[in-house]
Amino acid sequence: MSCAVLYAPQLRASGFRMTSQRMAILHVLHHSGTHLSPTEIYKKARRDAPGLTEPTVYRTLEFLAKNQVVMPAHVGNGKLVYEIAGRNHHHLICQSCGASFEVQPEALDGIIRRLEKSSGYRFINSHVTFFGICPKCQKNKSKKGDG
Amino acid sequence: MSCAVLYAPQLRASGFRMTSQRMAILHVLHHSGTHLSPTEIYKKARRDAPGLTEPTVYRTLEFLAKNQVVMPAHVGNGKLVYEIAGRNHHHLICQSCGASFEVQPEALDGIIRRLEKSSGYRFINSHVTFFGICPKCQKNKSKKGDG
DNA sequence: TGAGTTATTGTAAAAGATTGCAATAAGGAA
DNA sequence: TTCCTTATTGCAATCTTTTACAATAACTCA
Repeated sequence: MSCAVLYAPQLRASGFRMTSQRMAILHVLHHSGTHLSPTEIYKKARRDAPGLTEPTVYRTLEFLAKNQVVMPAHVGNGKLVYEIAGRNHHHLICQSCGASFEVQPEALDGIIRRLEKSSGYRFINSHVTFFGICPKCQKNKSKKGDG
Repeated sequence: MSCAVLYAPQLRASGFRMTSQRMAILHVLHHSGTHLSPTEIYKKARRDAPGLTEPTVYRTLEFLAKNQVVMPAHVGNGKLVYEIAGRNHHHLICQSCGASFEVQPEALDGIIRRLEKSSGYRFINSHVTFFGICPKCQKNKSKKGDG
């Protein structure tokens, strides 16, 4: 859990608190190499924080996302998953099988700069998800009732 | 409801059927200028199709999306919204207030071509959502507890 | 038009996500 | 260390979304 302590100063500086629940959740995310769903995070974090409840997990993830500690990402269906912020990248998801391809952030530099200029919006730095069909699934073409 | 009949041939050609529920849902989406949530669609469509239920709305929207009749889009929180396909565009959503800005599809042509080449994925033509802070909300900076 | 096939729906139940409110506990000050 | 303020949590209830399965009804063919 020591890893979670690293995030405490950042939160305290804004008047927030570091709790055992937040530590457990951050611990899980910190040591997972990939993105996790709220339910997955709940099940894993519960080992360290037995009293942890689902509403707390959802609220905590939203809170951490707002404070740039974790990053939410869409991976199909509109379900959100989360991972530790910092290693900034985007996703390209296969609509058919769910396979994911990492898109480097520089790939989007140009369009984001242009978007900020044309729209007046700023800080367009959040996660972007593209959907397509992966090479494998391109072979398994079917007309109806495919996954 | 006559508008919905337009979509019937497209579905029948693939062995699907046009039902009163699908007509009601398509009617709502066809005449709405913007994207709607499943719940909003349910409430509106129920006027035309009194027996309509929520599971049917979800299933129908997913079905229509798979058949390219409607387009799903993320507008924050991981919730999906839908609109009639065809007028293809992407969204830039304000993380603070939810305001949305339409992004023309050509803006993404370059990056999508490059992505298809580097990843091997294809048909990367689905909806993309960017998140940022809109001009209005840039002024209302607050440190803590902002919406 | 009428009968048969089967895609689609409604029902019921469960899983996932959200909200209000009282109780708890983190962090600052004495 | 102890007290105080209030951010945060758990509980309970609710809303949203998904799933299984039997009943229904859309479309095809005669």
